[in-house]
Amino acid sequence: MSLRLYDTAARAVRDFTPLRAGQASVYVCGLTVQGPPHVGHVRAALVFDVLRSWLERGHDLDVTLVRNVTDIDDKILARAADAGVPWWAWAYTNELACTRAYDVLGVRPPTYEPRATGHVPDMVELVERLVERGHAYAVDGDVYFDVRSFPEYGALTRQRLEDLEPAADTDTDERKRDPRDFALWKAHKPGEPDTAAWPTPWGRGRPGWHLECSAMAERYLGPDFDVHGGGLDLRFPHHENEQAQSRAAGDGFARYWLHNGWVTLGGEKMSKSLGNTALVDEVVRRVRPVELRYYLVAPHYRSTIEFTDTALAEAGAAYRRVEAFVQRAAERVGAEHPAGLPEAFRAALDDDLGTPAAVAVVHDTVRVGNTALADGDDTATAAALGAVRAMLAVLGLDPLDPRWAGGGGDRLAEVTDGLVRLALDQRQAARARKDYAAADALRDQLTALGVQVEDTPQGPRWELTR
RNA sequence: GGUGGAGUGGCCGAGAGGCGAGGCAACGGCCUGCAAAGCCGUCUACACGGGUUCAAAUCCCGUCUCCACCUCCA
Repeated sequence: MSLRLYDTAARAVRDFTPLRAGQASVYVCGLTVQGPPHVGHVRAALVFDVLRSWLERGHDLDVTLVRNVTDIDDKILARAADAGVPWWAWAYTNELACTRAYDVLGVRPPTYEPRATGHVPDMVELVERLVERGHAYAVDGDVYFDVRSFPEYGALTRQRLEDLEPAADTDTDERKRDPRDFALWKAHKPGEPDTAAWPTPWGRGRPGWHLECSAMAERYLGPDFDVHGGGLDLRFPHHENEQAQSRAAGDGFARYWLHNGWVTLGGEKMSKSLGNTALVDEVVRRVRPVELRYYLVAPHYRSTIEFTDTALAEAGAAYRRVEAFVQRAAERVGAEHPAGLPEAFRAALDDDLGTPAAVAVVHDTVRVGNTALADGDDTATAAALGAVRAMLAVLGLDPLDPRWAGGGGDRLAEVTDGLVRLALDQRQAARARKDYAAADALRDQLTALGVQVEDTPQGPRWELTR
């Protein structure tokens, strides 16, 4: 079965056939590093982390994933100035925060993560091509894209030029040929830091809003590549303008456009300007990162999801059910039982990355495995465990993956286990002599310490309550 | 004004002409010394009003409500 993806440009699900056999090239818009990342920001990274994983594991493709960092823009300059630090220090501080957030949620690093500031020569070259071809013009050090010179403008998002609201500050901008023309390059203005300007044929200045992605995608993925992704809000103007620039310059650019939906809070898009953000750093203090990942990966990537405490708690409970099976089964039959992916799981992800149906297959398999465990059927337990772990690996949610192991304190864990076993042995002895009052008192004491006791056919086991 | 999306059972969240996604919660049962965990079962929903059809949550028309983009935004 082949992979099908919803292409925003076509407004339809299309069969995915890579440009080069056996390979896939993916460009994802990363973050403008103006502040620390919130839950909505990492959803995008997570969605494309799962897509990449599925291209690799489900379709055996060699994936090149490029995710940029926008480290120069108006907001960064403004916020750094407010904070009284150099803009480049501000950007880098936030870039590090983003990397930490990705890392804590198990997002694999992309193949490469280029920064806008490192690609000024590529951008200048691209602007020169556009000027030569008559799609851009320079005015006093600014360079604009001439939207009227490119009939395809608006194709990605079905916008008609006449229907677009001109930006408020451009009505009076007499220098533009059309109010909808957008800046490719911005001249250095008095008061802006000298470090935020680079020499060009049009004078010193800095990149416009959309140029970097076109330049970097071409450098690393070539003039034509498979998938371009990002959040819904980037469709217009960002992606529309990227496509216009690149195609006007003669490139084919992206063949499929994928856009992920929002995380909302209070019914509205999580955003800094509304003040309704949940920072990743804060959320992972309340819930385990793997549970946050489950919450973000289980719904369909194009759906809007509302961020609430109960939704997060339910996701955590659902994940713990899966995790508990994996742990019990591994204790019983060992962790390693390589297995293929269930057909229903493959079909789910092939259908526009249908993680909800895929997760349902995981739960179904867990149920089968739990029954096998209760029946003492080790063969069936091992088979279920293998399948569940294989599926969870695709989603980046395998509890036994070292990334979730929590690290450190192995010696301490051994001692703790020994101590708990000591108490459990005493409880077993009390149960054997039918002194249930003593047995329950021991269990209650353990419970009070956060140690949950479970009696299984193979004897008691324990885990920390969460 | 233009473009696009959403409204599903107590809750989260899928599906997109017939065949009860999945999870959480609740209740009943099995198991258990009692629990916990697990398993089985129960709760048969699709904003509203029309229409098409043998059959509509799904298609069509209308209405309401909400969200997003057109300005930086994952």
